Amino acid sequence: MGRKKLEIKRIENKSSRQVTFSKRRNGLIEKARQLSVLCDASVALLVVSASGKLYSFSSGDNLVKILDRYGKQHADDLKALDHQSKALNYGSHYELLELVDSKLVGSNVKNVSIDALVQLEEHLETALSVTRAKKTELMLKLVENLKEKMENNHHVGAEAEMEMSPAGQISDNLPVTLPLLN
Amino acid sequence: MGRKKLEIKRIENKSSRQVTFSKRRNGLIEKARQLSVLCDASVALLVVSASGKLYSFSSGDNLVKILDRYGKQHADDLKALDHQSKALNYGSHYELLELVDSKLVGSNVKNVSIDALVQLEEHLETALSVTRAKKTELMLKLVENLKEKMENNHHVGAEAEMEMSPAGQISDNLPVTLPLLN
DNA sequence: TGATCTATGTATAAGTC
DNA sequence: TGACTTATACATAGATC
Repeated sequence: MGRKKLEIKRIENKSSRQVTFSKRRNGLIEKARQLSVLCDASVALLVVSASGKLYSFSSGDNLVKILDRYGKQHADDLKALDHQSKALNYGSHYELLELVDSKLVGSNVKNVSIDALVQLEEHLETALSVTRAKKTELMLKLVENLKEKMENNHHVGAEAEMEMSPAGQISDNLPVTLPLLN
Repeated sequence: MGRKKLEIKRIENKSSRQVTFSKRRNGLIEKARQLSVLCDASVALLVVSASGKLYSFSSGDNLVKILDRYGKQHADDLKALDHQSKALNYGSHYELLELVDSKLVGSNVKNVSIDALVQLEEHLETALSVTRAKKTELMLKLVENLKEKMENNHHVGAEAEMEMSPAGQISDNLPVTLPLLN
């Protein structure tokens, strides 16, 4: 797609690499946007340059929703994962740690009893839902916060409402990453 | 890029939409791959079709690493978020919930005291590190497990019938979904 | 870095099987 | 659904400012 055919391998020249990065990154984000619009799909894209700058696009609202949507279609599969994930994410009680420990140490995941974790989950369910709601609320606010900053700092073009983030030197919160943090 | 110019708006015809989705989705994933290789960047891409199938690509390892990498460049920014995230993710104690509550209810994120959350975090630090290690270990194993299932996708037996993404060329990137689970 | 400008290489809309 | 084919529309490498 240029004067010459380009092999797909790391571009050694630093400045060409940077230029290509800018061009292709923008192209990729635009393609992602088009796909989501044309085909009514949810798309989330994260790009981190070698220098550590984060750029992203996400159709609709946020990754949490995208994965929720996915989850609804794969309830059974996700259930096991989710149970374990929840238990491990939110279980800070010593009892939980001990139980998890007894279940997992030296064992293969395939043999871990999901049921045991389901029980743990129930104990944490209430606290979990509250915590989750708070977290979601916080994340959404942080995202809004970032968007404001982006708009103020970068004069985002008015033609497209892409949720992309030339997150460059923004120096406060970086909400986009929150839903992904573990 | 075809016989006719296509407007970027939802394709109404269902089968064209499906065909376009397949083509563009593959194209997008390929572009993402190229970008990561050419420019030595970390890229994570998630696509969920309208019917709920998940397709993904991620350069290197997983999003956690991608964001870690990002995080190293923005330690200060991430610190605040991380504190909050940790506190909210792992805080299941009632005391924590109450404290979080008193700090967040009705408040604007900008005014939330990070310091308060930092204190909470310290209380959970020990349990957290253990939990995290367990979780990571578990996730990695689960990923392997899912990959196997995906690879054996066509002869799924009595066990939970799962309609995973037509893993095709991206089968080794499923893990990207796990770190995102909430 | 960031636009702009071409010449070219690619992606892909339609159509066919 | 794919797998091809073909004609076009797009993306972008390289160069310049």
